[in-house]
Amino acid sequence: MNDKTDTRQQILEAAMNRIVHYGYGKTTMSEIAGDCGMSAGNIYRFFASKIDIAEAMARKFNLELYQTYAEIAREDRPAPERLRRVFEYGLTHSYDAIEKDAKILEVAEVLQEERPLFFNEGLAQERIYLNQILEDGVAAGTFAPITDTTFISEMIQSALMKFRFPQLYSLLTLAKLKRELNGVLDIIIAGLKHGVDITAENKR
Amino acid sequence: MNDKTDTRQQILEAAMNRIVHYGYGKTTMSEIAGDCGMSAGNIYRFFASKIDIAEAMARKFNLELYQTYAEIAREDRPAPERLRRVFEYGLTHSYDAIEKDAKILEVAEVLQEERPLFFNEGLAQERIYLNQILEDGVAAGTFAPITDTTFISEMIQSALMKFRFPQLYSLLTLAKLKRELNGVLDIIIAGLKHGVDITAENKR
DNA sequence: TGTCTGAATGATCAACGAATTCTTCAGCGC
DNA sequence: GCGCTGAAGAATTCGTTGATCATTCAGACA
Repeated sequence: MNDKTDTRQQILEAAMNRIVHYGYGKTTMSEIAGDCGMSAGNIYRFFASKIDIAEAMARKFNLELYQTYAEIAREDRPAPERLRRVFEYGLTHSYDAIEKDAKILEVAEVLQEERPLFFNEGLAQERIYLNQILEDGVAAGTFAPITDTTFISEMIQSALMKFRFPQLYSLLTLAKLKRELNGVLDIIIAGLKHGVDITAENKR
Repeated sequence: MNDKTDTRQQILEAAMNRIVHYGYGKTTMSEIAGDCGMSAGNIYRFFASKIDIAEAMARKFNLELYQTYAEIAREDRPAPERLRRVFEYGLTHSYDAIEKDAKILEVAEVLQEERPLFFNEGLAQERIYLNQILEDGVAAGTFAPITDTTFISEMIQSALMKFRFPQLYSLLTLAKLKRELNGVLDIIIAGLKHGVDITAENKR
């Protein structure tokens, strides 16, 4: 059993090494297999397809993200500050990763194309931490009461969509992005403090 | 003088007819010229290049948009309602256009690729109407005072980025999009009513 | 029996010449 | 001169062909 996960890890690591260096398209299954001293066919006992390796890569990346989100959500700071820190960390983490290895942008693109639902998973996970922060903020009296926390989290994610897709922001510097992110958050946080009247059709 | 603009209009119209039907890539300069009873070379006395025809198409589309924005901005309604109407109209107008002729999505893509700055023009134009509505709202006491109206307009545009690019939203139904748009606007409007504290670095 | 290989298969990609298309411009008719 | 054409040139796309690659699987090995 541990053998299996070990081999899987080994494949994943070999794949990541090649992919961050040469890109997803230029990395072949035979090369990955060669690095692991096995045949290409054997990889398929551990990953159903090449795109699944990319997905595993992204999952590993996200895991780091979620851990930090969890930490930030638990921090002893006002809710608005934690909200800012979550999104600023997410932006910085992705931006730095792309700056370091430009090839991972290709991974993101391939994944968006071939596993569109994968991103929803990440959004749902992120919402868990957002909900937590929002509820804390309401409990502390920093935010006005919220009827539907998940709905508000979704709307916050929607408003910050621009800072999530490297293809949308890759022209801007990180400093500019952060400033813009905080500008949008200024408005959102003001709204949360005051209390949001939800449009009739959106009430649940 | 009027001859010149007439011929230009004729070319533009012929081009639009073909492009909405067959797409930008599948429409050739000779075909457009043929429809106008002229040679391909002659088109270049009216348009510097093929992509300029696409830009002219988009400009015509935007002109309609701006006229309606201007009307909405002038309406005798509360500022929040006008804000909603501007963005809802923009979304609906684009959505309907694409639904009617799917080929215009290609025009948008080519334009985004080859004339990336063109979109900034549109954003700047839209901000004129947003600024107007925001200032009205402040004057009427509906919105709290705003230090930098243009900055707030920019942040609103940033938060509503998702509803601007068909490539981002083309999977969702118009009804869902409108609901989500109004959800984000719920938060933004709440923030504007309450008053937005601008993060230190963003103060001008 | 459980692992793994390596050949077979079909899909995708790259290369490259041919064809099409965009763009320019010398010159023609008015 | 003015407005336009049509041929020439440059750039791009297209279609074909050969190679590479992802994926499968029968069977070898242990």
